[in-house]
Parts: sequence; C-alpha cells; structure tokens
Amino acid sequence: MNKRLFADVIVDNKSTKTDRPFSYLIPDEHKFTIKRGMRVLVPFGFGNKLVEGIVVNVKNSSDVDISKVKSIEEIIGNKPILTEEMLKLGIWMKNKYLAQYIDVFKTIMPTGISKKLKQYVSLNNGISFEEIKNIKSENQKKILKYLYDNGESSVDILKNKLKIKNISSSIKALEKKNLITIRSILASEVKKKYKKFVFRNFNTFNIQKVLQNINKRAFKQLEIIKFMCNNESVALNDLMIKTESSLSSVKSLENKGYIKIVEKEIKRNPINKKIPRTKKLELTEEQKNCVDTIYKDISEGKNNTFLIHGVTGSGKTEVYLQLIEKMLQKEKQSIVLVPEISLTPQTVERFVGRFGDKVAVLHSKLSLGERYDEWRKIREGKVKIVVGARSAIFAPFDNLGLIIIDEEHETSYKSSMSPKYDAIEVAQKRCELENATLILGSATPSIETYYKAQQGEIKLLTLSKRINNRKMPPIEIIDMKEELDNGNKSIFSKSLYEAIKENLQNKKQTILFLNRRGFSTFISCRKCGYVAKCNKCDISLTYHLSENILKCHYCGLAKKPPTICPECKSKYIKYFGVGTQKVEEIVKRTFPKARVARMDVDTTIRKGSHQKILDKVKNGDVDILIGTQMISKGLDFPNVTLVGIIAADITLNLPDFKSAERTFQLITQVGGRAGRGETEGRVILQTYEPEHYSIKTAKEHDYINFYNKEIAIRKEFDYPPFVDIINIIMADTDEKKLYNTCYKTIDILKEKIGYEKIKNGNIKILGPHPAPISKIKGYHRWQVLIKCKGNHLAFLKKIIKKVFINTTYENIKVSIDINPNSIL
DNA sequence: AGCACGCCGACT
DNA sequence: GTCGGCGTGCTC
Repeated sequence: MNKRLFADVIVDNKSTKTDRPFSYLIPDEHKFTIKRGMRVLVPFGFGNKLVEGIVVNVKNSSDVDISKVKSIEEIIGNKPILTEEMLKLGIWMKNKYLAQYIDVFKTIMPTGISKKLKQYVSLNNGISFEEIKNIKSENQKKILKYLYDNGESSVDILKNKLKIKNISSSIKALEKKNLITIRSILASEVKKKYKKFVFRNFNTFNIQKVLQNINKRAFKQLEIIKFMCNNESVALNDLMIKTESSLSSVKSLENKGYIKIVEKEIKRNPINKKIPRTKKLELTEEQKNCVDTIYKDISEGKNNTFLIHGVTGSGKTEVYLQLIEKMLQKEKQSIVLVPEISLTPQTVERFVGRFGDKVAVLHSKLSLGERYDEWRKIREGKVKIVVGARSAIFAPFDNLGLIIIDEEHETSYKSSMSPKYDAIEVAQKRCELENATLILGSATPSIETYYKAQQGEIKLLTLSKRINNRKMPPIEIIDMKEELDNGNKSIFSKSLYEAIKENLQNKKQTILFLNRRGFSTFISCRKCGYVAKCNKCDISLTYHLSENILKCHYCGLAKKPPTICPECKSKYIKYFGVGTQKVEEIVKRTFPKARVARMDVDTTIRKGSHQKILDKVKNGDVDILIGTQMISKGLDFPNVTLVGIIAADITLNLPDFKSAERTFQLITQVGGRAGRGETEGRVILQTYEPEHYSIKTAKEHDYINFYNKEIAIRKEFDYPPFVDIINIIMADTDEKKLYNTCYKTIDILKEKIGYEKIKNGNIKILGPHPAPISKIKGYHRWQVLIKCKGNHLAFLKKIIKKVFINTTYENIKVSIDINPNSIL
C-alpha cells in the first residue's frame, strides 16, 4: 500500500514565532532513507525560499490540513547529522534552558557545516542600455545598470555596493518583468581540504627503459624519477622542494605516464608539532584508590557521577589518563573538558603525549576548517578521545564511556549565548542517555557541586596529598588598611615591594595577579574597610559613574554614594578600579630594570600570542609576569617563587553572590603557581578585608571550612543551591515602551504564578529594574530576577514560556538565563 | 526573521 | 495610474 509519510521539521529561521516543528510530505524516493536527525532542504514561507531544517520526527499523519503541506525538496547527506541520542539531548536542552530548537541544534552541530543559500542575479539576454534607461524605478535602474556593467553578481554584493533598502523586493519585481534571472546556489561555508600527491606509475625493474625516454638534459626530471624510485608516493609540494624542481617538470613526467598526480582529501591537524610520547606514571595510594573506585563502578555498570576533590598538585590528571586508558581497552570513547583559558599546549600535550593520534582537540582558536575536520575525525571513529572546551561536550561519539570535566568550578562551562547551557548539566544528561560515567575534578569545587556530594547525589573522592609530599606555599596576608595608616599609598605593600626586589636580585621570577574583570568599580573606605552593600541582598553596591549613584544589581536599590564613611566617619571613601595595565605601568616605573610581561585578554587576542608570552617566561626572559585569571591555571614554572595578589578585594566585592567563592578559588589557584620547583614558594596577598572568611580559609588551605561558612550564607539569603535563579532581560530601542511592557508583563507573570506562591516565598520576583548594563548597541535593557525553590522550577518555566516566549508583547527582545553565573 | 500583501501618499 | 514606504500577519 502506498501510504504517505510526513516529517516534522525544525526550520532554520531565527524567530520565536517559528520555533516549532513544521510538517512536510516525504517524497516517495526518500521514504525509506529518511531518518530522524537528518538535515533537509525545505521550501518555507510565501516565496517558498529553500531553507535548511532538521527532521525531528517521521510519522504517517499530518497535524495540519493536507492542502497546506509542502514536500521536502532534498535530503542533505546520507546519514543523520544528529544521532538519536544527540537529538534527544537537544530537545532536553531546549526545555531545560528555554531556548529555541534551531539554536540548540546549531550548538550541537559543528560550526560551518550548515549550508547557506546564496543568490546570484544576471541580466537577461538582449536587454539594451536604452531599455534600462527607460525604467522608472530608481532602485531597479541602479540594479540593472550594475548588472550591465559587472555581469552576474551575488545579491549580497548588490546590497553592499548599491545600498538599497529592501533590495529583494526590487529584484523580485525585475524578475517578474523578465529582465533578470535569479540563480540560487547552496554552498557550505567550510570546504574539505585537498592536497596533491604524486604516485609512482612505473615498475622499478624497468628503470633503464624509463630513463631512456627522458632527455639527458632534463636533469630535474631525472632527479624526480630517482626520487620516485625510492618513494611510492609523496606530497607534490614535498617532491618539488626535495628535488628542487618546478611544477612543469612534474607535469611533463605525468604526461609521459611515469607518475600520477592524485588529489586526496587531507584533514587539517591543529597540533602542528611533534609531541613526545609519555608513559604511565606510578600512582600514589590515594590516586590508585580513586582509579579503582571509579573503575569498579564503571565495570558494574552503575554510571554514577564522581567528584574528585584534589588539592593543587595532587595528580588529578594522571587519574584521568589512566581511566581513559581503561576505557580505550573497552573500546569506549572519552571526552575531557577543560576551561578555555587552560586549554594551553601544556594541557593538550599531556593527553596527546599519552595517547598520540587517538586524540582530537577542540577549542575556540581553531579555524572553521580545522574544527570541521576534527569533528569528522570524531564522527568517523578515527579518534577515541576529545580534549576541548565547553562545546566539546557535543563531540559526536557513538560509544561514549567517560566524560571528565576538569576544573569543574570554572564559570566558562556555562554558555553566555542561547542556549545558555551548563556543560556539567548537559554532561550529566548525556551520560544518562548514553550510559556513560561523569567525573568532575577540582581543587576548589563549586559550592553547588560540593553540596550535591554532601547530599550523596555525587560520589566524593578526595586527593589530599600533593605528589612528592611537597608543601603548599605559605600565604602571607597584608592588611592594606595598615599600609595606609603607615603612609603607604602605593598599590604595593612594603612586604610585596621588598619581596619583588629580593626576587629580582636572586634572579627568581615573580607573578603578579590582579583580577580586573568588570567595568564598574565598588566603593570602599580605605580606613576601616567598609564596603557599601545592599542591606536586602548582601551584595556589594556598584558605582555608576555616568549617573553618580550606587546600585544593587539584584534588587535595583539605588542611592547616592557617601562622601564620608558611614562606619568610621572618615573621608577616605574611594572607588577602586586598578587594572592590569595600570599595574604594568607602575611596576615598570618602580623596577625599571625588570623585564615585565603582561598576560590578559588584551594581550592574547592573536593566535599563538598566549604561547609566545609563556615561552618567554619559560626561557627566563621575563622577571615579572602580570596577569588576570588567565595566569591562574595550569602554569608550571619552577623558577617562579613569588606570587603577589595585588587586590583580593576586586573579586570579593563584585556584586554577586558567588564573589566569596570566586575569591577563595582564585587565591587557591594563583597561590598554587608559586614554588613548583626546588625552592619553596611564597604568596603575598594584599587586601582591605583580612578578616573575611574566604581570605582566612584560603590562607589555611582549608576548603571544607570555607564551604561550611559559605553554604550557611547561601541558605540564609536564599541563593543557589537552595534556590534556582532565573534572569530575564528584556530589551528594546524605545525605553518608554520597554518600561511599560516590562511592568505589564511582570503583572501578568505574577498573576499566572499565583499570589499564594509569591506570598509564601517559594517564588520571589525581584524587579523589574534597569539591567546592570543598561544599554547595549542602542537597546535599553531591563531585568527581572526570579528566585525559585526547588520543586517549583518546572511550573515556573512553563509559565515563563507562556508569558515571555509564546506571547512576545510589542516585539520586545527577551533573553532568559537559568541559573546564571553572574548577573552582570 | 523574512517576506508578501495591502493601503496610502507622491509624482508622472 | 504607478512606485515606493511602511504596517500587519503568516510561515507546514
């Protein structure tokens, strides 16, 4: 029986209004080949413009009237781009993060694989210049003239060159009048890379015969034949370099039939240097226990999630490596996530050194082509291990056994673009779908993760000893208020200044750390350390220079900055805002003979610049390295004996509930850079708040004590992990309209949630108020924060979806972030 | 988001 | 009449 089949297709159209499956008829010839997860080309909209789509369902009835249903035009590729598991994962992400289908799928698919429709237009035959002149419409005349002069052109070029608004309508009109022809081409952004290879095409036994047929004076050709006697095949480039010959010599030999030139696809390889292979290391008692416990769990098919809490230098990586090796023996694949900033050659080398070409690397500095090739290596099963940043969690393995997330507490695992996913949550879901095991590792686990471990949701493993029993570097805390009392107004305390000087004399290296993140600064009293805080939110107030007010980024409270300190009545109220650049300047002035390097986002934009700076430090060409978080991870320089933390308060006073946690993590990690060689290290930490628990516990290297203090505060003030936070930002160019719509929407939201739930504190709505960044690119931004207790989240999301997505009032832009990293 | 349709004013 | 501008509403 000839039954009709239909496909539900998610169309590549970035609009909340088309964010749903559309039914298409499957043509008979594709009935048996079509599968869920396949890419298709479908006609969409009035103009039946061909757009790309993803098949999410195949069924034998259509939801809508059959007369409306169009047919699928073409299937792209012969196997699904998204496996069944990845499709499920995508749909789960859509609901979890309230994102659009197409955004989710585009995140999962490799960048650059999607094809773009390019339109070219050309003048029809026999159109004369006279005819063009008689066209009344100015825009149409411009287009025709351009085509007359330049021949066929792409619509994009026309748009740029002629600057015509709504150019497509003019083009459509011209086509109707039969003056031009439109040609559409579907092109992929990334092309496969090909390389020419030369193959021997003669029998080496008949070499004499071959040589007879070559002119005695054709030295280069003889040279090539000699070379090809010893090599069956060689890259054309290499052949030309090695024999110092030109392409014409090679070509003439090809014409004679002695060699063949063949174009073969080669996969780009982002690892361009030879990395020596390394061997397994002997495990310590603790490490062995770790590997055994996890492996036993895997063998029993339990697939638990583990947290390895290991102090810096306790050898977590070796644990990962040996577990990966065990997975290889089981023919299972592994994904290793590391934070983008620590995805340095040093990290990559550890994995490539152990497993060689079984490893693929994915990070943001790869070119589109490199990324595409790495993706295909994974998909085709050519590699078994992926080391990469956040998005590597979507590596298309088909027999996944293990996911490792190192430095689990890092904020870069949460995406800042829609879908605003958390790689840890996605990893957990992926492990659940594909029966794999998840390992989180950190010296300073995030409060949320450690809480889960305490609750027994995650299994906790501890590595408390450093390899070789090396001591943790002692941390000296300098109270900068005292420095001020003693008349020292510089950014260096006396101790730090002396220590740097001493280090310079001893030819040892120094790292100076300053976290300059954030544009707005905070207000503090230099005499008593008072920091302006919001009394409702326990969050530092941010100083806004343009309006000269202090604002709370959580509840919107705003007040004038004090001119005298409310605590000690001193006049030393200051705003703080020293960045790494300023530090560099001061260091150069204070220590004119020192060789100084700075490493932050500004100095490492270019590919490889990161490595260049680190090489300089490694070679001893730098005495003092100044940097942001970028230098807090993975760096291992034995000659660095001093770490100076210029102002621990910068992170501490960020208007964010995670600021204490971040401070503890940063001090611990930056401090860990000191004393990695023979000489014992030293850490000097400058602060205006030496009594703060995150600083005191960091000094003692006491994570547990810090956790206990922090979790109590989170509980008292209703912060994660005790609530979920949803951050909604609405944006529009018209501020008045935005303001009105915001209030209107929030009223509807409150009504739908029900005043009952709001009253008893299960759902708290803060705002609306202007967002911390109140205007971006001409768009005014307003923000609503919702705090929601555990089991109400699903209910709340449903309502948010109804209110903010399905009914977008007045076409206002809405962005939703569930459990954001920070609300800045 | 794009795109067509439709209504309106300006200009031949 | 015809062209272009902009508001409205729909997309299998």
